[in-house]
Amino acid sequence: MHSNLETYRELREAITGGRFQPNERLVESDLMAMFQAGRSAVRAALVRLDQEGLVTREPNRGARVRLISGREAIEIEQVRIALEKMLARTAAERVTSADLDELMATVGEMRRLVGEGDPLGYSELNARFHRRIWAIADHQLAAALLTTMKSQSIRFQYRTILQPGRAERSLDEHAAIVAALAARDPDASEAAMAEHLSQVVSTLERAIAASLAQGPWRHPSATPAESRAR
Amino acid sequence: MHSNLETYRELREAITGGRFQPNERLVESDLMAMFQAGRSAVRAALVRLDQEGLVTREPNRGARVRLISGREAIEIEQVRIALEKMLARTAAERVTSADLDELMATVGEMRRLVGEGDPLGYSELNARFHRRIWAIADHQLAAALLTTMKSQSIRFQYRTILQPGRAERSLDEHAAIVAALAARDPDASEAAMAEHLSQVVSTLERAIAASLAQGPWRHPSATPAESRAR
DNA sequence: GGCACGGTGATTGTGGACAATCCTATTCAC
DNA sequence: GTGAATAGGATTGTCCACAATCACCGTGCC
Repeated sequence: MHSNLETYRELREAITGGRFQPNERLVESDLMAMFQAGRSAVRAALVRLDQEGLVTREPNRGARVRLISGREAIEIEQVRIALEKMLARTAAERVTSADLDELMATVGEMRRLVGEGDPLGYSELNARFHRRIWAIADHQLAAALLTTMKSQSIRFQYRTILQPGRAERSLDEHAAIVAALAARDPDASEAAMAEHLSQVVSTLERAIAASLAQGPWRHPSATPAESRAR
Repeated sequence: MHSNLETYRELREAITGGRFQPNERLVESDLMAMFQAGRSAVRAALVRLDQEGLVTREPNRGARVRLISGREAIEIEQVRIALEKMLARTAAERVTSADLDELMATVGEMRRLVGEGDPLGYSELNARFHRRIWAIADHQLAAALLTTMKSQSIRFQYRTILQPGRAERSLDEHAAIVAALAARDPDASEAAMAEHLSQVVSTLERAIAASLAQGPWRHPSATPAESRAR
């Protein structure tokens, strides 16, 4: 039998990992069986995830995996940019030479993966690069906010796919960030980070506009046809 | 008998309103009596407030009003600045003349209250001024984050008290923000907001340093001497 | 055929009882 | 007198049963 915290973690992992469809119903009894947990634990986990924004709960109508709208996705990205700019500035004041070595090594590895054409590995290294900067800035609140926001947008349809030719520019931008950090220049670091992230939101906006143009959102297993799913 | 959501709201209001001391224990049975609610409702409210950061819950040891450390207070203020800069930028692109009229009216009223020496009313108008800018930027996520962060820091000892002579400068800074918005200049608006908020964090840092210098934190009704408090 | 109405099953909300855990204070040995 | 071991009380964690609510579906009326 799993305990309270474990149930929360596992359910959260299941949602962020894509094991539930967006908007899918989360019936308490099903979750009890799925995670070998009591109803108290399941309910507590749902309440927490509701507050966290990963599920929505309507009174007497149960919980669903939260569906993120295009607008919300953009807002998340904008907040992310604001926080990462701040962290880049702070990191410039605190970065050590060991940090710089590690960042440069990561960028080098990214360059290698681009050459091999490994978009998945590149995405992972990109995440590691940014997390490293969070760690340098040593800002618990911002790191927590960024983590929860990332977990919200990760199961968003619009994955930031690298456009053809973007990989090289992305590499240069990362290198520019490292250079600004190496110079211990807060303004330059913030600017380099802003420059790097600005295009992310623009491609996101394009993707959303394109997707909205071809009709409202349809998710694979959305509201209808879920009574037979049981 | 109160329902689930009401209990959450009332408990939240009680905490942010200062009806509990920081670090005070929140015993479920007491809360049941206090809010005329069932244990389920109380527990759900505590879980939500835990996730929200207003209370801490240790397994088998119950919940307490969360005590915010000096570091956390500074981090909250830094994130607030990052978000408000972003919102000022966005607001500059969307502000209407009606918005500008209202902002100028608010600043005028602030000027009047400064003349009368009404720090409480000034603080309220200051909050209204910033909330108005949030509304202009129309950014739901940032507004939600700022609201929860404000509710955390509002019950913080270090209230940002206006130093003698600060009031006039603060007024000028508000006026500068309005002017930048009126010019529809995103860069100037963000800079004016940053200038306005930068001194808040510096006074906060001074207050924390001074308070840390005279020994570790003592709160009126902290950990000891609470068994007799029942 | 369409719409209002009521029954039925599924699911959530709530309260109570019991088990598990922790803190406190007393007791006992040294 | 000091320390450890222990018993007691208080509080939280969990399970279970029942009430409340809602969605679905069939029926009957127009």
